[in-house]
Amino acid sequence: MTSKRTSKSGDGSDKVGTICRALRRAIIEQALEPGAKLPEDALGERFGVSRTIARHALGQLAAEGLVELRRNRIAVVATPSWQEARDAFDIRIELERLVVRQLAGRLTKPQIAALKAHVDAEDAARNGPDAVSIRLATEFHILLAQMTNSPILVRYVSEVAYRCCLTLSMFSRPHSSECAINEHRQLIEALATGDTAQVMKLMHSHLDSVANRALVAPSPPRGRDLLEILAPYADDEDSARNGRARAAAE
Amino acid sequence: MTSKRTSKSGDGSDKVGTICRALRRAIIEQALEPGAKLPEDALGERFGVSRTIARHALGQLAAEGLVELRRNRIAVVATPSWQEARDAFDIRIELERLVVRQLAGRLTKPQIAALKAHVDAEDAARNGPDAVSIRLATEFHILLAQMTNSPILVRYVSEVAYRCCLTLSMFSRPHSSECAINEHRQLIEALATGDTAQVMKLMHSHLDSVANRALVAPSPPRGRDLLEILAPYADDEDSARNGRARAAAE
DNA sequence: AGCGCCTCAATTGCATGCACTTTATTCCCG
DNA sequence: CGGGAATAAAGTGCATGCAATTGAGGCGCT
Repeated sequence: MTSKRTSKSGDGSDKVGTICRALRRAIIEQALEPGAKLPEDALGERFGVSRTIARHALGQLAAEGLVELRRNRIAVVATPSWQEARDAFDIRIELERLVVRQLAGRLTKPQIAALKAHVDAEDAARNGPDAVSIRLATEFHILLAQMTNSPILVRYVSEVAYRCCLTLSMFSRPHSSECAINEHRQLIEALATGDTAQVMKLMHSHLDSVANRALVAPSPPRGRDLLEILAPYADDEDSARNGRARAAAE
Repeated sequence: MTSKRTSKSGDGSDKVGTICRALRRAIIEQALEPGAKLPEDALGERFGVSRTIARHALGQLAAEGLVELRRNRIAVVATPSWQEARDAFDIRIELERLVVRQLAGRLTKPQIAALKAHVDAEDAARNGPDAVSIRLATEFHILLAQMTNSPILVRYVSEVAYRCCLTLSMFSRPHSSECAINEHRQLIEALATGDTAQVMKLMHSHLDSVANRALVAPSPPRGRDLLEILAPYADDEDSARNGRARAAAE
């Protein structure tokens, strides 16, 4: 039976998960900009836990690629390069095509209703802060992935979507999201209809247009640090923006 | 207490990574069977570190889906369901199609040589223990992914390949790998030629055949535990092997 | 004998403490 | 007045200790 006794504070005790969620959200809403420092004790104090827990949470986030963890140095919010952003979007396209392929024509009515409700929420937040609409747009895709009932797919889509969100906050300009909302509605429509090929094409072009709208050029519009501005010119050994398949021997 | 203390040069740093690598390898070589218990202190003692580090490593592995981490319970090697195995292979197919799409016609000669050398190693190990040839076959795909120079792609392909490897050890029978070796050679050939469509098709059918060869049926050929044998019949609430897109409301 | 309860060993959850590394500051010298 | 080494401060890396929870075996009851 559910021996749910003596739960001392009803907190649920998923402390690490709580911190991860909070941090993820803060990151994708740009409350924490790429490069922002995340000291363990500051986090611990902020969430009322010890450094051990904060550290563990940072480890998880690092595994997801949202924070960078350099030895003996303060953890920072990840600063993906332009090439990494492109790569993330490429992967995301394939993953989400798989999502809609599995979903096309198989959605129940309550699921469709949930999707429409979400898009309505996106619509309502259109005049709100930019960060919120970006987050909602991302969560639409995650919601879609969850409907596949495939935990693995949910995990990967979530991760890569968060990463794309992060890169959007680095390379994108003020952002216009109405078009995305429309595309979301079209997606739902096609999913309900059940035309697999069509819905996959829609998802592809949707993500492709988001990527192209955002990742305009390798010239960083918002440099926050000298090193980052200089990064594209560094070209230390294997250039990231050209000649992908080169360095072989490890 | 036998091993090196305060060895600052050389290893020194990446204790967690070392444990992760060792565990990963042990898991995919079936030295650790699915469901095997992984107590923190036992791990810590085995690797000469404290529970803190072992715990952190388990956290990482759990994030990769190789171990299951239940609250207040001993961590165990993950025991993916048959449906999860199929899902993993579906994702893997898309990911690796992306890999070869980026690689086709772009490989340098040393890279091709490295790939051929790896397949030769696979060939050499053909008569050795089964676990080793499975590991080598998996590592071939990871090697391929690494040549894309896309860290994200490498991570995802590695993870999903390890997961597939794990499921293979649950659902597959004695295994015959010569055909896979041949398919690897064909893959290299097509990559060198540069016919993108052809190489994508090859990769698709290669992975598909591996999956179909392995994931024969939801009837577990090798039950190692009563609970696992009974698992397919449990059917606790939402069956995993049918009606994918069902439960919607969260 | 079967079934439930109780107690105890095993194990995890988490915080704290200490050593070491990096980073910021200060102070001395050119 | 500027540059660089010494020094202080901040932060991470890791082990250990203690409380809380779980699983198992023993005991009495029916």
